[in-house]
Amino acid sequence: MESLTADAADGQQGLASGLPLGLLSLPPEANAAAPFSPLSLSGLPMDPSAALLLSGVTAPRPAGQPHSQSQPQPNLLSNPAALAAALVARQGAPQPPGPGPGSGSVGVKAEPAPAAAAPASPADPASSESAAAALSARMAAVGAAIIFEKALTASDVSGGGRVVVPKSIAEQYFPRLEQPSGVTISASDLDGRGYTFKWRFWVNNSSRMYLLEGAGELHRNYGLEVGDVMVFAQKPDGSLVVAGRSGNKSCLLTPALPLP
DNA sequence: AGCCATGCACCG
DNA sequence: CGGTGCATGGCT
Repeated sequence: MESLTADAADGQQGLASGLPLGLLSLPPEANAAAPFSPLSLSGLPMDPSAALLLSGVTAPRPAGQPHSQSQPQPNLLSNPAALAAALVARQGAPQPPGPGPGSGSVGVKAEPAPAAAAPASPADPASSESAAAALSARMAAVGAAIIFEKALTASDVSGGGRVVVPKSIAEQYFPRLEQPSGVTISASDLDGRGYTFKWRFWVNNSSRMYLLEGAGELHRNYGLEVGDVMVFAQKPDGSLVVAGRSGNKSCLLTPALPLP
């Protein structure tokens, strides 16, 4: 099976899972009064505009978007049924559409939560794959759709929790940023731990380089090293779910092919 | 032509 | 001396 891993080597990032999952569409950036936060984050006292968006304000059509990219993105957030359908279509998860997927406790498959501190799995390709599948399934169980995954690079790990996020992914699934300073976003993992990240960007040439800061804690919790994978998902309510799983380190540490 | 990983200067 | 922001270079 092909993994959804977004890697630098990929050059052009393939969309995570082909899911038409769209984050909250951004508000019209006509006014700079309200900074941002298209991504609805649960738990953190953030910009009120987020609450507004969640209140059922239909996302206004981004008429004159400065970003030249056109984005025919269906807003699944306002279409829970579609999201559920997508999830089911993807991995046959028995996720009952229901009136409100995010209401109350979801029928989470009772499974021993993996002690975050112990990723255990050495460097077994097979176990890596099964780990990915298991994680994917658990994400689906809580109604979270995987946005994308990133194999951590050396600088991602050693950079004090600064994780570079591919531009295409950034602009499609993460909150739009007006200024380099970015915004603070919150997330949680599957064990209920909460995280706070700084979502920001650097100006690089005439483009942007997107970056998620503060992932150090997550890395520590999951024991993520270079080559391991950081997973980003989103619940129907828009909340961000993060996780980590071991990648195929053996490939990185031990060359599979003999050097010439 | 971009994009992204990383080096590095600068600032606290 | 650690962290942040920037610029460069390697690679698609």
